[in-house]
Amino acid sequence: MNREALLPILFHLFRQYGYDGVSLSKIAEETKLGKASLYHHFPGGKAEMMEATLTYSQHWFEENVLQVLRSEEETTYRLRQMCDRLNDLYDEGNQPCLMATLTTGIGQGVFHHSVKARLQTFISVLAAVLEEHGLPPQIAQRRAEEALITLQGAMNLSRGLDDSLPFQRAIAQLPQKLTQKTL
Amino acid sequence: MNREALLPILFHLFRQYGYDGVSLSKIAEETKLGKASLYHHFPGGKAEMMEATLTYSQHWFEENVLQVLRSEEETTYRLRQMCDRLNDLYDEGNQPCLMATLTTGIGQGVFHHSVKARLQTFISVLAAVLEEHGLPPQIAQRRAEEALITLQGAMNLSRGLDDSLPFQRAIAQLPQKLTQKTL
DNA sequence: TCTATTAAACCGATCGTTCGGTATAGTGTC
DNA sequence: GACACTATACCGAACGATCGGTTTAATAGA
Repeated sequence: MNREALLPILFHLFRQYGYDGVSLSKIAEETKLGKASLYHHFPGGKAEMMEATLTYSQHWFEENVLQVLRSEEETTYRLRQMCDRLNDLYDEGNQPCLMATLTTGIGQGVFHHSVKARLQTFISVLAAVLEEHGLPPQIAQRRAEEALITLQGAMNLSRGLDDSLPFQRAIAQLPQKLTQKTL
Repeated sequence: MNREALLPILFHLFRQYGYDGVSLSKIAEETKLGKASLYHHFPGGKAEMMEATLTYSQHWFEENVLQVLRSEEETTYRLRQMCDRLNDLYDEGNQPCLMATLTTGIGQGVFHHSVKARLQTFISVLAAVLEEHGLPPQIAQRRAEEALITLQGAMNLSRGLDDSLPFQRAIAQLPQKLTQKTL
């Protein structure tokens, strides 16, 4: 078990329970490692585990979602690809968003800067695609924000209702909803 | 300081930090009461405080939002009223939703039943209004769900961006968005 | 030898909770 | 008015348990 293999487990725990909701005992239990072993891989302790999880999530998002949006493919294809990646990331609505989890509960202020930066990046990259698709800059910006709103909201509702259908419907309609000319 | 006066403070704390995110010390500090005094008003301890907060929130929602939706006014007027109440409840997007907070973090399973029931009630009551407005039952149901998605998502985005504008835009567009014939 | 791993113990802090007791305001009785 | 009684509100102090974090001593494999 190396540091790399621990990251998906940490990611799963932190996105599910938040920073303060995850104890070292829980991590040790989930990774099947002793607490001392965790300190071997993360000498900085829990804070370093969270930091590593944040950059791990960052890289995944960069290499899967953003890279697709910045590719040279057809804009509608890129948007559908994005939805596919997001569908994987959130496990069809069964897994929460790390950014959302970190903005609720106690942590809030600590990770706020990272969360804000990533949201803004996502919005601007998505808006650029919509502009390229032919939408006016202002509309593109609004649509991109609405996409995040729909994704986050659908995740919330699916979790609250314990039914992944709302999320699946939302993500299925998203590409068409983003690119439609009328409103 | 009686039990009734404590509820708004408890509501503010629990919706902000979640059940496990609020400590008795924090409550004592915020209410300016000793921890032992809190047990005088809530012999059942923290669990009873949460329970009381839940019913307090329930009653507020019932008497403000649901009562308006069930009134005899014009449907469009009712919807605008609902948005006004929700705007108050969420303080223009600056305060989180208790139901959303309780479905994230550690608690999750404990309050899941209460959350699910309240979401379903809200959706069905809202859908009834939309039906009365002239929408087909299936469309009305979907629209009601989309309203919750937009509200929850806009709150998430506003908190993540530390900017209440997305929520304010969302709630301002909501009545028109709910009742529009085309999609 | 170097790396990865472990159990076990310990630290100071905080958790929710409980105990014993005080302060105040009202109530009835003489 | 003076007294005893009760109910309510309150709090300092401590409880046992657990927290995140750290250290030690030791084991196993390459």
